[in-house]
Amino acid sequence: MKPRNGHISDSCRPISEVLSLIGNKWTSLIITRLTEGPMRFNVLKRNVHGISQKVLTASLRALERDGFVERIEHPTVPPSVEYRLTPFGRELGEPLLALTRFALVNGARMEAARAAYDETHDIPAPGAEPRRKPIPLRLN
Amino acid sequence: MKPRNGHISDSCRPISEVLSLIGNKWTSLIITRLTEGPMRFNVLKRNVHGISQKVLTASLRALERDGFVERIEHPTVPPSVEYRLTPFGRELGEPLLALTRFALVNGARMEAARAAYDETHDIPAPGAEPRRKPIPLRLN
DNA sequence: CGGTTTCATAAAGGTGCCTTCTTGTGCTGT
DNA sequence: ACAGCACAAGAAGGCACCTTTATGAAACCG
Repeated sequence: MKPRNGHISDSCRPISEVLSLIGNKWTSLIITRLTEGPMRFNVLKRNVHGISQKVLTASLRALERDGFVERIEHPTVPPSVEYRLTPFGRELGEPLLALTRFALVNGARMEAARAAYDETHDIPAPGAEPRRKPIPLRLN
Repeated sequence: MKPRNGHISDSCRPISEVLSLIGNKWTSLIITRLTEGPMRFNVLKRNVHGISQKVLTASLRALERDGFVERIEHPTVPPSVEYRLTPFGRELGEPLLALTRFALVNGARMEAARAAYDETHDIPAPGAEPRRKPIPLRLN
């Protein structure tokens, strides 16, 4: 679950790390679920619809490694593993919530913008919008 | 630049769209730069270190399509194209900033957590941590 | 004995993002 | 005539991520 940050400069490496983390298809969904309280593996799996077992395991491991999630393995049998947000994880949940709220509120606006764009830039026309006649003006 | 959201339920589709958007390797870096003011294509390219021309073009198009960025083509020669955040884009920049601030403040904490994790879960040892002896207890 | 439960891991395959390299446009300055 | 500039778009290839399917451990139950 390493972010693809090959060329990112050192100063903003943590930024792009967090950004790819929450940009992952599933990570923020997991965090959001765990915001509601601790959960066992299979409960989480049922609540995060469509996630594969392998990816859920890997995502949780990554979150645990970064200190956002705590893994509590009850030595029963069959095994029972509980996952919960750490205080650090709850801190991350806060700006994440701000973003999801934005998405929820503005989803329609985004869709409208897309529709408008697709209409003006007639969608898959190969002869795309010939350039307006340039006026000869050297800039700079 | 379509997000990979195959199995996401309708209710949270805009959420995962926004999330993949800002989780893209470059998108939020671009937005952050544009927060500082309008910029021409090549200036942007120089400021977002390491981005390839192709991806910068594609990212800007996606942002324009979603209504976050405005593209202003001055009909000079050689062409001069200016990109700027729309008001909608500036709105998005706000929760994004909250997240980057979090990353900046807590980057060290994350790194420390990782180091601690790697030390306890001896890193790439194949014989990984044998399970504690389970106590026979049927749960529920 | 054989099937079930809970969690973890592995192999195989697909898909999309990203990178480098290359080509194109239309007027510029030399 | 020719190279250069500012921007765009294409092909080829790599790699990360994700999905499905299958396997394993270890004790339980019928």
